[in-house]
Formats: sequence, C-alpha cells, structure tokens
Amino acid sequence: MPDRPTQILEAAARLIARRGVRGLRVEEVSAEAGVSTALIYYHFKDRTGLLRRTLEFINRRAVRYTDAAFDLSDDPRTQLTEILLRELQDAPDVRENSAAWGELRATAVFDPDLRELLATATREWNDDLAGLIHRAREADPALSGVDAQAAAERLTALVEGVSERWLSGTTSLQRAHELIRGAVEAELRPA
Amino acid sequence: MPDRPTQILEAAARLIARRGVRGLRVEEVSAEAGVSTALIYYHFKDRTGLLRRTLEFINRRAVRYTDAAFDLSDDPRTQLTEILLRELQDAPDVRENSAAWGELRATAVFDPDLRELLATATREWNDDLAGLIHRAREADPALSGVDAQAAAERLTALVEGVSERWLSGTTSLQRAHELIRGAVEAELRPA
DNA sequence: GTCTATAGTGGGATAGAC
DNA sequence: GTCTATCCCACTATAGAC
Repeated sequence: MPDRPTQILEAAARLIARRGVRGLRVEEVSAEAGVSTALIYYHFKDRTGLLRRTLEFINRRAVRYTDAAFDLSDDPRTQLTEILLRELQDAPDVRENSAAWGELRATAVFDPDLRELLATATREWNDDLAGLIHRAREADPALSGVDAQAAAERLTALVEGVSERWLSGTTSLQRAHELIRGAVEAELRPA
Repeated sequence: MPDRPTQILEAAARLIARRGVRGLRVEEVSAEAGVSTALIYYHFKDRTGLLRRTLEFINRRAVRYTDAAFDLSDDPRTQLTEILLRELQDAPDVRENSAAWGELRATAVFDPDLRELLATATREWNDDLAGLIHRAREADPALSGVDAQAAAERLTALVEGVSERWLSGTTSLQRAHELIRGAVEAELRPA
C-alpha cells in the first residue's frame, strides 16, 4: 500500500486523464482518493502545488514503460519505432499519461509557470530520440544524409499531434500507429 | 462597423488567444467588446454557446489567409508548403487562430460536444492537403510511391504538434518553419 | 496526519427597466 | 437590443478539534 501522498497523486493522475488539468477539482481528487480536501492542502499546500507534483509524478512514471522498448531489440531503428508507438496505447496508465502530457502542453501556452517543466521534458525526449537516430545512421551508411536532431524533433512533434487526435477521437489508435510507422520510414530513408 | 454579435465574437477570439478556452470569462469578453454581460447571454444563450460560435467564427476566418497561398504559385508543392507555413506566423490574428485551434483540440479531449466540429475541420484540412499532394504526384512521376492521404495526415498532425511548441515557447518560430519545410521534403521524396 | 465544518469569492446567469 | 443590479453556486482554502 502506497503512502497517503502517493495515493492522492495516483487519484489526481486518474482524474487529469478524465477531466483534464483545467477540469481538475480538488474535491473530486479527495473523493477519488478517499480522503478529505483538507488533507490535500496539508500535503500539497494548494491546488497549484498538487498539480505540479502530479505532473512530475506522471512524468517519472512515463519513463518506465517507454524504457522497456530497449529490451525488445538491439536494433536502434526498431527501438526508435517502439518508443514512439508506446506513447499511444489503450492501457489506462498510458492513456492517463498522454492525456496529462497533452494538458500540460496546452496549459503551458497560457501559464508560463509550467513552461520550464515542459521544455525540459521535451528536450530530454528529443535528445534521446536523436541519439537513437544517430546510432541508426551509423549502422546504415545510406542514411548519412539524415539530420538526427531535426528528424527527432519532427517525430516527437508528430507523435504529440497524433496523440491529441487519438485522445480526442479524431483518429483511431490503429490509424495513429500507422501514421507513426509511416513517419519513421519517411524520415529514415536514403536521400 | 460589424454588428454587435460579430464584435463580441472578435473580442472573444482575442481573449481565447490570451487566456485559453478554459480561461475565458464572460465578463472579460463583455469588457473587451464594450458591452454588458447580459447582452452576451441575450445573443449567445450561455457561455457554451458563445464558445461554440467563437470557434466556428475563428475557423471561417482561418480559411481566408490560408487560401491566399494559392495565388502565390501554380506549383502544388510550393502551395502545399506555403499553406502549412502560414499556420504559424507572428501576426496577431494568425496567432489567435493557432491558439484557439490548439485550445479546441485540447478541450475536445474532455468535451465530446466539441468533437464533431474538430473532426469535420480536421478532415477538410487533410483532404485539401491530400489533393495538393495528389497533384504534386501527377506533376512528378518519381513521387508515385507516396500515399497522399497518409502523408497529408502526418503533415497536418506535425504542424499541430509544432504549433503547440511554438505557442508554448518551446520552439522558436524560425525553427518551427524549418521543421515544417523539412517534413515536406521527407514526405515528398522519391521512394 | 487526518477529519468536520465553514468561510470566502470568482464568475455564470437572470430579472426587470428602458 | 441593451443596460444595471443582483443572485447564487461551485470551488478553493482555512480554522480548529481529535
């Protein structure tokens, strides 16, 4: 059994996925976690504090299921594709994560406080991916014309765009995966 | 001088770009438009009604500046690139549009009422782009391997992702344009 | 650390005059 | 069609007991 603060964070993460960052009500979190609202204020100071900690919590959790892609294969191209595909899955915690991430991005447009958290996480993601593309390029000389950094930025941006369409019901999960695979092929193609 | 409802919609569009859909206060809109809050309820029934009409208003307006890309050149590839680049500009009304569009997408994840509006507009955008890619393919036989529909969906999704990064200050406007140009090249490349 | 009870308030919505 | 005035509720946040 996790400790109280963690239980509250888990409840908050679930609710962000259902209602969004902006729709998150402290009272709802307390009900979902089975505690009083006062306890939330005791542990997290105010709504903003709860929000920040929840976003960090979700971010830490995301790394876990993405990293599993590395055990799947030694081929950097396969790893790359898997990492991107794993951002969109029908599992509850992955959906939670994508939804929260989308909310963070959307909220950061109007809330400068969140921008640093967003920028840092985005940079790490881009750099990780650029590293994999770099390795894929070394393994296959035909790819020498690929700009690893730019390709990485385009792929992550595309995944974010596709993710939002998936979450909003505009695009099916299957189609989303096809689009991502197609994008990897288009980017990692001899010039 | 536009009529009152239009003035209100213009004010609401400006405010959505500044505060977001969720941050939109009816009272603020009334102040910005120089009318009473009661008048807004008279014309739009409630806050949701105002929101819907504003989103539609913004959508109609967006078509105008994008369509100007067709006068620029007869080359479908140039038109295609221009259409995408024009989604991200430093002009106030374009920024307003991108911000509102981003908010619509993000909000639709949690608000089924907005999904239809979003899905229709997205489909039209994709189809327009797919048409251009189709024409580019006919003009250049080397592109015969390109799946116009899929490429269009990937490009629009990428533009949405890049747009969000631009608006949230994660990526500069210049870099955003580079990424879009690069994506067009990656997609419209002989197989 | 955790609760119950309640204060405070921002902002959506309406009544009624003109 | 448009305004002034006001109601009222949903939410955040705190006080104080245990």
